[in-house]
Amino acid sequence: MDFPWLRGQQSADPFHDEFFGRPVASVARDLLGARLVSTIHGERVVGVIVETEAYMGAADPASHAATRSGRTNRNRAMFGPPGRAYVYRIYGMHWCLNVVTGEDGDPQAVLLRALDPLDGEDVMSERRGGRSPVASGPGRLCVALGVTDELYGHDFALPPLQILPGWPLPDGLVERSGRIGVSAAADWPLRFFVRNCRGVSRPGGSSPRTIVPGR
DNA sequence: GGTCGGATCATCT
DNA sequence: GATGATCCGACCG
Repeated sequence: MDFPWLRGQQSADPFHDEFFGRPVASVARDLLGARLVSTIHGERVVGVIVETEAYMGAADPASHAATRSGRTNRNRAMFGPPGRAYVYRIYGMHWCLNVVTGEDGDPQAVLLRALDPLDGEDVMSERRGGRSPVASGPGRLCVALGVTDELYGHDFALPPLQILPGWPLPDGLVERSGRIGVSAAADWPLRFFVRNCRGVSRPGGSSPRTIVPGR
């Protein structure tokens, strides 16, 4: 098997190299409000990214690429060029989708945690067993989009899974907090989410109501 | 509405 | 052999 994205090639879209080649926290923040378009298995599904987490690379103890473990077969995509997918399985049953960022070789990635559905709600709902199409949580997001490890290393500039960054949301709509579910570096404020928005995880909070502003 | 425990396995030590 | 960037259904109030 050949992995051209491991050889430091440019992505199909130079803008993506520029956008995703930036430091991970900036990318995680600016991905809020961006559209994620999946045409996996011929079903078109679109959502607005409303929650992300940044994982900072070797110096981040919560990262899969922390110095302690370094480069492994699982995390090899993180060490490749930016704008590619890092997909992994967690708890033996859920897929999680990340976008690699930063310079080629620097293992940074943004975990995509939640989407507010924009199109294809019927498909998303069906894939989730008739439940709400709202993709709140990284595992649900992958189910709703049809993402599995088939997409490992995929270039987000290309179908069947594309990220269409827009103008960054105004600061007033963006909140930060510690990352969810991590034990190491739990207080690092690297989770970014849209204020008061449907789909966003609320540890200890009330149920979500509003939809994402500023579409 | 909120909390709790079980499911389930690739990956790394 | 232990661990985990989670989800869901059951149960409680």
